[in-house]
Amino acid sequence: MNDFIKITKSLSDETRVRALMSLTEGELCLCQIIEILKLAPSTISKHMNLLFDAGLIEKRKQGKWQYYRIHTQPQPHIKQILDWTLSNLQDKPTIKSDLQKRCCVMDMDLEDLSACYKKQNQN
Amino acid sequence: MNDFIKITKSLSDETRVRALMSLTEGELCLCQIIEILKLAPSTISKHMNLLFDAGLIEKRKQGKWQYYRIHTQPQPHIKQILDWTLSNLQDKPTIKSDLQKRCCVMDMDLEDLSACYKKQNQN
DNA sequence: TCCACACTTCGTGGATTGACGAATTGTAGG
DNA sequence: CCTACAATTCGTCAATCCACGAAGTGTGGA
Repeated sequence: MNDFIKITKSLSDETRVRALMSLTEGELCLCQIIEILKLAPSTISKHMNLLFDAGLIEKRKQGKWQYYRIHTQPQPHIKQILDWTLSNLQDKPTIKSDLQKRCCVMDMDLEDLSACYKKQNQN
Repeated sequence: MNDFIKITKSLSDETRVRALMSLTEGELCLCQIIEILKLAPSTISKHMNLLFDAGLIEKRKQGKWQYYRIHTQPQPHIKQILDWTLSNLQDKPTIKSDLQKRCCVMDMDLEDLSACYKKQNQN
């Protein structure tokens, strides 16, 4: 029951759903998701961990970067809800616009993405 | 997008999910659900309306009684999430116990169920 | 052994949520 | 009409949630 609520709750916030959907075309590291959604690093980090705890996404640490992707071998009930989510949302304007943004972000240097951390490191 | 969030949010509260699952074996009126879940009438009423707004359940007014049932001809994406929810939860202890309670409640007179309104009507 | 930096954790503040009871609505029966 | 009563709406309170920035963690390079 608790697992079920974890899943539905993780999908009941627009920001979290947008973050999840931004992974549909392949993995992204945290700073890339930050750049797409334009929210504070701590905020995105928290959202990603909720999606992870619900079993919807995987993490992979590479050097200083934390990469996220949609779960590649999800349990059957997770696969079902992922499929349902994707088919429901892939045509929504917000999601399409995020995926366009994603393309730009993929072309950017990881260097440039670090701008989102500037404020917190500048003292 | 908003419709999607309405659905996931309506499924992200345990009380609401229990109310929904209590309908899996047929329609119930509000006071019967109140008796199963043991919460205040206003609380249950609010939950049922959220499930209704999300498109998961139907209402039917008969005399003074408001009956609820799982949507009989749901849109495809609603049917999918209903099936997913049911298959995920039907074996959970809380749900099974609620359904047992449901049997008792079905045997009760609607008269006796009005007990839940006593407190609010006794002055 | 520093430092820079990508990320996480923690504490806070404002908004939302879920519970309740009181008051209100609407229907059935006298 | 008036009353009884099933259900809803409203106001309130405590708990939870989402955003943020500040401080802390851990990794890689100088």
